[in-house]
Amino acid sequence: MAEDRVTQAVAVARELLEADGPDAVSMRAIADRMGMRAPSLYKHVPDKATLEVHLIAAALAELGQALRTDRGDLTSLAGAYRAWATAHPHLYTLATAQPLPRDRLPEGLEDEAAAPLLAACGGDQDRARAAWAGAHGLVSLELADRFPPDADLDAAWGAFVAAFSG
Amino acid sequence: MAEDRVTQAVAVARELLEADGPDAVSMRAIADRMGMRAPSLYKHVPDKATLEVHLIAAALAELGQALRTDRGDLTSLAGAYRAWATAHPHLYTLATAQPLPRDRLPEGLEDEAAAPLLAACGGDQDRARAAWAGAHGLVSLELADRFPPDADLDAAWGAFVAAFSG
DNA sequence: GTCTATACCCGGATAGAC
DNA sequence: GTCTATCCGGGTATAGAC
Repeated sequence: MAEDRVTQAVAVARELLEADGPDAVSMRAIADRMGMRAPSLYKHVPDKATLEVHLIAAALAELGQALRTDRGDLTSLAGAYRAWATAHPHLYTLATAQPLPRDRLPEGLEDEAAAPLLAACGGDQDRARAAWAGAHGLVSLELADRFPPDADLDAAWGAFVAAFSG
Repeated sequence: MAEDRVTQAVAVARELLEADGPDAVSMRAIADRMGMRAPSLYKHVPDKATLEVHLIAAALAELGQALRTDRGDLTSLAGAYRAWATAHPHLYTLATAQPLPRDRLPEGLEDEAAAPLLAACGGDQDRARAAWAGAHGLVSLELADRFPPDADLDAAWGAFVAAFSG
């Protein structure tokens, strides 16, 4: 089908992103790995933004799936969130450090990713957003290597979960 | 003194950063605003990284100052944190989205910025880091315009403070 | 559907004249 | 201490031949 090459381009873009970060994801590099020159890639993919939308959608879907797989309590949700994010740091950052392209994302994807945490918060949206922000803050500071060198991240996560459990 | 031009370059870099974001901060643009060409700027400043270190130091100092000015309880600290960050979004992001250049920062600066929150957490480092992460998560998601359009951020901050107060 | 060539940007930083 | 000229690199994307 016509989308085969798009799928392949997204897969290659993801490999580059996960391996070497956002600066490594260029249309030239993607094309190279597909065995063609950059201009040829434009016969299959309209632009780079389209590839990023696909990557963001994949990130949301996989993170949501990871959260739906576990027990559903805040402790295990926090663990699943941190585990997925640290396993896919650049993908996580891509999906959280900029506005979502909501009009180009599959309908309901954002809500599905948020559902497990919302459920764990008894349907309280504000509390769920605060808890999400807490997990996101911990993850993003960890990914950015921004905590002091001596910080005990496991203990910080424990304190976070304790605050939202009490 | 010899540092005058460095100070001026830092000030100009900050103006550019705060006005138009990180992509607007180039050695060419800084030099232009100082009435010279980029190569001349290198007679006063060794490289761009040096300017960024100064900006990060300024951000930490000012944010710390903002936190030291208020009542010291978690509610007012959260308000001060959010207020400073949203007033200086690009500076805040510069100072939090990458590892700190600790070896080039004034001694004690990081600890001074963290002190008010640590005090509000009764000296519990892990709890203080979790609380910091919560505030950072809320701020960074707000600055990135990453919350759903209908999200009530004030309420989310309220839920965050409530979780860490209870 | 691929290619080469190119257009158009941008960046940090250096050499060497004055 | 300023300049011009330049080096190096990068990027997205298009035109037009084949």
